[in-house]
Amino acid sequence: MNEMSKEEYKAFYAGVYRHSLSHILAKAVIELYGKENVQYAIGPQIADGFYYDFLMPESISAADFAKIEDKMREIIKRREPWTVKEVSRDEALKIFAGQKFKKELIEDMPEEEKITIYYTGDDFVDLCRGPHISNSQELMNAAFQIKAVSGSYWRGDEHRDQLQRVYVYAFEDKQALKAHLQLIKEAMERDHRKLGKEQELFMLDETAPGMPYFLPRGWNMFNAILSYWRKLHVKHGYNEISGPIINSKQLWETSGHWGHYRNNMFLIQNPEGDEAEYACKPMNCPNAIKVYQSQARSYKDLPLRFSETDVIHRKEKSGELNGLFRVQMFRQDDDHTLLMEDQIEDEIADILTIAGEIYGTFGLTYEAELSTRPEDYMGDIELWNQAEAALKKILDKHYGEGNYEVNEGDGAFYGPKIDLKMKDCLGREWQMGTIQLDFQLPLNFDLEYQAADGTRKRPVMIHRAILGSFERFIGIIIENFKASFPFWLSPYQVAIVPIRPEHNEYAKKVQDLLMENDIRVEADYQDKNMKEKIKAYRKYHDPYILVLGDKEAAENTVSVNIRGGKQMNDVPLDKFVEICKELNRSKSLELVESV
RNA sequence: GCUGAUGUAGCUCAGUAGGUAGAGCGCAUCCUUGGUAAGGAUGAGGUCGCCGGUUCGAAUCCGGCCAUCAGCUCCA
Repeated sequence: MNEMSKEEYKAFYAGVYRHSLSHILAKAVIELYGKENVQYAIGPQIADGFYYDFLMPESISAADFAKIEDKMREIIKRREPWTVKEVSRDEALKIFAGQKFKKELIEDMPEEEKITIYYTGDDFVDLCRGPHISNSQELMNAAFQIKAVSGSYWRGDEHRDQLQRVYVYAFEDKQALKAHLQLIKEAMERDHRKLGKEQELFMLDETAPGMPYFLPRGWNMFNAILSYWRKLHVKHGYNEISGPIINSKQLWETSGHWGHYRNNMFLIQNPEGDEAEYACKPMNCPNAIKVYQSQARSYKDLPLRFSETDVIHRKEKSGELNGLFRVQMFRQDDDHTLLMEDQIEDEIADILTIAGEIYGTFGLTYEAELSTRPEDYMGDIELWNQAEAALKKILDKHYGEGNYEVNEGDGAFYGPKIDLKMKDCLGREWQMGTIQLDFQLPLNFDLEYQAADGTRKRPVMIHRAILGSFERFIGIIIENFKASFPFWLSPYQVAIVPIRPEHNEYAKKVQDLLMENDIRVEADYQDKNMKEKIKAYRKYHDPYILVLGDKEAAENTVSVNIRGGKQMNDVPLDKFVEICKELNRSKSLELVESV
């Protein structure tokens, strides 16, 4: 333990425990369901425990969890010794005869690799690199709980066997497991689908799967984000456009979508014809290109930035939809910039500056990842090398060498890309922003500009989105803020509760003044108990609830209930308006809680 | 698309031998005329996801479809 810090020590043992417990799980499943019925695949550790994949005729359901957990405990209590053995390929194949997944794993191992197998007791053996515990009794204190069982594909390939994957939470002791379950509970309470319904932000209907409706409160928030985004992009020289939602087949054939992306497109058929003539756009790029082509372009015009937030549609496989996180109709905070090769570096640096500012405004931290040339790349390899070198240089400069991940071979077929991943307050990662270089579409559409030397040259295109899509981004911030949004983002920023109907006149005056100052305000003028009105607005997490009665009307003040429980009383009305205006300007993450 | 599960009032859910549905919250009306986290009374809401089958009779059993959820695969 001297060599390792306490954290490292814990992480190491959590790993050993999880790994060892996965063997116990496999042994338990085999004992319960019969060795002849179970093909066991792999059982790696994951962030909060481990899983093991099995192929068996019987399906495991939630009702079986207790039975399996009990069997695992029973096995641990046997205090069986664990032994490791190094075997030859032939011996290994013999030992795992009848286990097709193990056989495949052994056959795929490189010649020179040593094959080690672990025995748990003398009746269960698994192929494994280790390290492991030396006796099951070391697991007596480990805490585990089966989380779920679900389908998975052998080696992630949907054309191969579908296995049953048993997920298990596993930690070094009971406290750690309990803390983790608490975190899961917290994440569930933050679920944007639950909060979106409760807070009346958006809805989904089965007549339009994956195509969210924004409700008045959610649309207010959407528009707040959009105007912030617009203003920032205008400052950085962007030109917003809007194009058709539907284009004819001809456009998609030129862009290559008809050939490569048609399965993800909503096609529209003429009543008379039997073939689709039109399709809803799944991406904005071809329309941006049409706008580029609407004029002869000069090198003096470049870079030309066409930003766009039009609705796009992408058909997804039925099981993939998920609230606002995965939808079939959405709006990207999109842009297509056409530029010369020697402008790429400066342009991307500017995009990273914008990204930093936007994420910072939402209190999100982020990391960049570079994805490089895939095997099935298109275009000139020299251009690829040049582009990748340019992106590396920019990332080195912006974040420091090594402060970003590189995913070799993960780029799009038309160019390398930088992905921006954010972390929310629970430490969960989300991929949102993406910056992609594209050499292919300018070629497909034969784009040109007139260069300084009089020749015609082809521009490069950058596709980029910072929020990713408004829909997914809103889903994330609902969870991140647990629907208690910063003032500038709140669906309604101020709510007004007149105490009695005779206070409605003053309340209306306050409401009008706030609206004139672009503050989103709602008021309840009904003749009912003020407590009920306050309660209703609290449910919506409105940042400030104004309670107005005789005193306030006489003194031209407001009494403020601040979200979270505090109060500010007798605030002069003009002072309160200033506070709100300043919060809208600064986009502060915190509310002002005292005068 | 695949594996497993779910679909009952606006919301959260109950309905366990198949005999045409219940609760809480919300909503409406009335009372309370209010100073800060659920005042009181009364009442209205349901083709039990859709279609078909079995049955004298289906929310309940069977089949198909649709949607949703946990994952796999894919992605902004």
